[in-house]
Amino acid sequence: MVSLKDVAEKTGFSIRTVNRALKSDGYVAPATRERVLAAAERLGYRANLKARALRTGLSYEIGVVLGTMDELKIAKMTSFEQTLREAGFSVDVLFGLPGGDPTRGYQGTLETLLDRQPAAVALFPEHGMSLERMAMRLVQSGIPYVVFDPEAEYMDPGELHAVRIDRGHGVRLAVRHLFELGHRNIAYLGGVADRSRLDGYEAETRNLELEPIVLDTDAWEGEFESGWNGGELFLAADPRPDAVQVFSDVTAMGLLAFLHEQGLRVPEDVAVVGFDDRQIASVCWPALTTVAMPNHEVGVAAAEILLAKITGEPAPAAGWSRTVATRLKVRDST
Amino acid sequence: MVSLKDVAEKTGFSIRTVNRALKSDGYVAPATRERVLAAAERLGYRANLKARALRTGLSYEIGVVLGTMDELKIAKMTSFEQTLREAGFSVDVLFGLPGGDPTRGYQGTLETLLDRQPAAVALFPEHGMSLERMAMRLVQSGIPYVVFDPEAEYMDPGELHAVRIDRGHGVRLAVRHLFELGHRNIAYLGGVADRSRLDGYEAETRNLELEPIVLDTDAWEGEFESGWNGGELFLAADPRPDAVQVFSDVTAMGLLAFLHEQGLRVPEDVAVVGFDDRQIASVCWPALTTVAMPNHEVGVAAAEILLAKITGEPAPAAGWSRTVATRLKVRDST
DNA sequence: TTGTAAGCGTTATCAA
DNA sequence: TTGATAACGCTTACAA
Repeated sequence: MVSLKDVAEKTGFSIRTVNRALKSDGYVAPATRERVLAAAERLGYRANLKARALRTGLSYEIGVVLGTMDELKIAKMTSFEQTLREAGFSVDVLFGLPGGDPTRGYQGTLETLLDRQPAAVALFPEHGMSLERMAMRLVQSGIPYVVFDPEAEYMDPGELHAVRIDRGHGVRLAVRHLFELGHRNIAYLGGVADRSRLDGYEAETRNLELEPIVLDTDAWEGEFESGWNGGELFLAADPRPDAVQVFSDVTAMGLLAFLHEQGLRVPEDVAVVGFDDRQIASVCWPALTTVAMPNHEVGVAAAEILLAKITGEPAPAAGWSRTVATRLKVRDST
Repeated sequence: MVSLKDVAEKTGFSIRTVNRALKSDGYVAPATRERVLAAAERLGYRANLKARALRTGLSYEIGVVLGTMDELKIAKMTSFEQTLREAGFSVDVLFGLPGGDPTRGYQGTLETLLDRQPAAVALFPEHGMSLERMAMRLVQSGIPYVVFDPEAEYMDPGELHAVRIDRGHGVRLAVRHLFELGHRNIAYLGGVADRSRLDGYEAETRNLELEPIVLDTDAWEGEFESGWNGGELFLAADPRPDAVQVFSDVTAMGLLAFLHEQGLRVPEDVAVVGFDDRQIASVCWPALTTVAMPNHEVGVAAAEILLAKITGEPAPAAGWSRTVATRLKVRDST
């Protein structure tokens, strides 16, 4: 690797002058500048980022801790990464389990990440991850952090700096959409332990003075199975729903498969709305109307929070968290 | 951050001794060792990786250049990352377009990555990416590299170090599977410009002495549209196929949607095989029989190639490339 | 307008 | 068995 020293020797100037010319800080004679730039270009000089970081104590790396990647996280990560890159930062992703130091779990992954002295850290909640503990560790280390879309139990905006997603909002839009299509027996199919979507469903049915029909799938583990098995609950419900808001797109796939097997038509016999707007939603049959998370916005918001923290801006009046709305994507299943 | 110096002051030993004790290189008195370790633990000492890299010139970072993440790349990345992490390396992912330096495209992304002095680089081919040029740049910089699953045009194993995927192999398995189920009019639905799957299809139909039926979808852009529109080709084909190997799972979704609309049953009226084994394949209706890439194996192979190159092992007799087979996953659509 | 010298935290050389 | 000391490549006071 060619260093400042090499360029200095080539041009006859001192390291300091070369450095000044390259970073254009301080006074440099135009002619000098010219020669230095030309030499650097010719030699292929590139600043050693590690040396710079060592000296300045400033890192331009943002760490991300997550368990497994999936389509939904990618969508958020993409705009997150892009926003940060445009601000001169690079993003390092560290996967947690099952690698790393399994005995220490995600906390160990975080320690590994901290060894790299990141400028900030973003966390994707994962089953078995103790967000408070990780956040505490980061605060204690003086490293800015943000959490992507934490579970409802962390909804108190005060305790955890996060970008939250208002799932209920999109579900309300969906219920209203179904109502406007003429449906009056609108069911919710999903677990009742997770209130995030259910709250929206209940609020909007109340608002529209409809009788809520909750088809509880908490008995089943997998999302697809919940949809498939939930089909039986649907058949047994009285009155039989003419529309269903489903917990997720994958669960909706299970329900669709069940309905197809039963010879029921979608949306003629029953309208179905999913949640997540995964790729499957647009390529399944019929193409699924679904509630979409504003993934791009989420990523940008998370990046902005970190950038503001890094530059030492004071916390906004509303705190370091932000909540974004969901929206409805109408396709052929309603 | 607490440094070697801090631990040295705390224990009264010199920096060098502390360093020796911590890295257990050279002779250190057991008692000394004990005390140093205890102090380091108590103070929360963590080695500064940037300083170490600066001094040794050795980096433990592996860079990855890609355009956009998707489900299939994730699957490969996961085992890639895990294998490398277990060997003590961390993986940095840099997304190319549309961020970075747009005027320079992926080449610019690579330069940005090189600024971080990675120990090795992995490339995910992308439309508009010049693999030869990037590989040349890396070779010139003396940085080991590997390419994930390059296009067929780079199939000469000599010119590009890569993990290649034998798509034709899985297609042959699929055709044979369909044959064994009694199908005799087995079609291939997809573009003819891409030979990777088609070669396998033609080889196996020849082998089984079947008449090949190629439904060319090169006229359409999107994968889903190709499947949907390809349905017309299917209807018009004479003889009408009783089984179809489709280019991809998404294209198969398009075909399935078309068949459903036509009231044709799968697999009773026509059997359908996809390619890729995406999530959709297991949750669509009917669950799709498909050809799966050995993503885990691909990731591990790529990691192993890089690790071997980094440790200076001589190139294997077969060269630095490796080719892995595909396999068939039978579900309900056949 | 340019140069000298110190220092970031680590590793490596050499001597004690 | 341990300790000075230099060096990696960069930035930054401070001089000249």
